[in-house]
Amino acid sequence: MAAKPVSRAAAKPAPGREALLPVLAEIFREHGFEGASLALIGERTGLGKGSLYHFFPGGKAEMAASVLDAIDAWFTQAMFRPLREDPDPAAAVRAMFAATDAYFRSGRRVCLVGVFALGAARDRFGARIDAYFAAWRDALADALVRAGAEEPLARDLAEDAVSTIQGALVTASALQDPALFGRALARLSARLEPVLAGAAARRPLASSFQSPTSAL
Amino acid sequence: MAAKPVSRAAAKPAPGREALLPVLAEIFREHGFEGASLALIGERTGLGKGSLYHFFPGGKAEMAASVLDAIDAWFTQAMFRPLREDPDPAAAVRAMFAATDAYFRSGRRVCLVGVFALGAARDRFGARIDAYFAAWRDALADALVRAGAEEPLARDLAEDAVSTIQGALVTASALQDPALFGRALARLSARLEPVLAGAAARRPLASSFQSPTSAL
DNA sequence: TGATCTCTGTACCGATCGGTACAGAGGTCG
DNA sequence: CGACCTCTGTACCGATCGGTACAGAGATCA
Repeated sequence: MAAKPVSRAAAKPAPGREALLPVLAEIFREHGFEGASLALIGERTGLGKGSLYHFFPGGKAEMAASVLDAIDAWFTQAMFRPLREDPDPAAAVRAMFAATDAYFRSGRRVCLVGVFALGAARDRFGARIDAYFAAWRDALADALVRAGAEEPLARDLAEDAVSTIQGALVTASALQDPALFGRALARLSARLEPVLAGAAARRPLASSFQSPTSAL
Repeated sequence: MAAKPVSRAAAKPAPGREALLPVLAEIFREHGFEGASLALIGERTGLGKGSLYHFFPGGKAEMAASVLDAIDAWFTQAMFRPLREDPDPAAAVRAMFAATDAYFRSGRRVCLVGVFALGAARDRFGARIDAYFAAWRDALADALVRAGAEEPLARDLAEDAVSTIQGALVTASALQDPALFGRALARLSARLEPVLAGAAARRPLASSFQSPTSAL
């Protein structure tokens, strides 16, 4: 790994590297890990192998791992943390729906982690894939409990939610029908709403949380 | 294509070909289209390229297309047709759940069509992928209408069902938790049950339909 | 037996795969 | 200016890719 021990602090974040991640994410999303050839990556990023291997000495595997990390970081700050910490959990859940719709481009985009989960890339990135889905499910369950749901119900609804979102992405892509995603989100929202409404009945007034957008 | 015009009727079904399809299906399921190399296929089938190209002159693409056709044929006879024709639509829907659980090995198996739908293989096999999901959705909607549901509700529930099943397969695979699939099926069943129970209240007694298993 | 046909293994093809090596372009700074 | 360092393009590597060609093994049947 450390073939060339760097003299400067290893923590130095190369400037172009971060900007590369969204492009790489899009490529992996569309072609999967094995389908994303270095030729394609070079073409889409406009970079030669020299630059690519300069930023990612570990090659394709490091690119994919970095992208997964970046995605996880974005979801953590934009969704998981609010779900766990927003004083108004119901608002955080509703913001999650908005953010989810925005992130997946209303069904026109597919979930990279889901793509990896289905393919042989699961073996390589299993820990990260597992962590992503588990974090989403657990953060949502936490919010639902804070909104007043019983633990088992909250866990059930949370599992239902992440599963439903993934399924909507698969079928929307399969049927070339992005609108399907919105319909699935609406159904899911209706399933959670009773819990959220219960929370509203319990607390007087609160909060908000703007829905962020990401290029990842 | 027809480099060697066969003297005998072209419709002759080679004996070993059919037996190959389940193995090929499993390989494509686990590795996706681009991930399933001919070397791997040869190894898993125990056949050399000679035999492979004898049975599938069109190469990998023909193998995948044949597998998709076989899967569609199996689902049609085991699920879609009963959903449309069983005199007791509620029983057909319940049989569909049992067949789905059996087919996907209670969440230990992934959906080939879903795998293809997410990857770049979508472009190659788009028509077949679309047809598979649409047929499932429409057949189920038909059964629900026959069970007494209003058209819009039936269509909504049917879309919900196929989407939910796919999502459960993705997350079960991602979290390495096959039991998740069963829980998702149970939730889905509970969502459909009111319609089915309504049908039971309307008609006196009827039917059955054994849940078949498939190697595909 | 010999002709015929289905099936199979092997050798081989050009293209592409992921990855490495390296020379240097172009900037910054002493 | 020259030393240094980040970034880049290109040439090249062995391995593997999907696909083709073909000689026969083995069964069938006249």
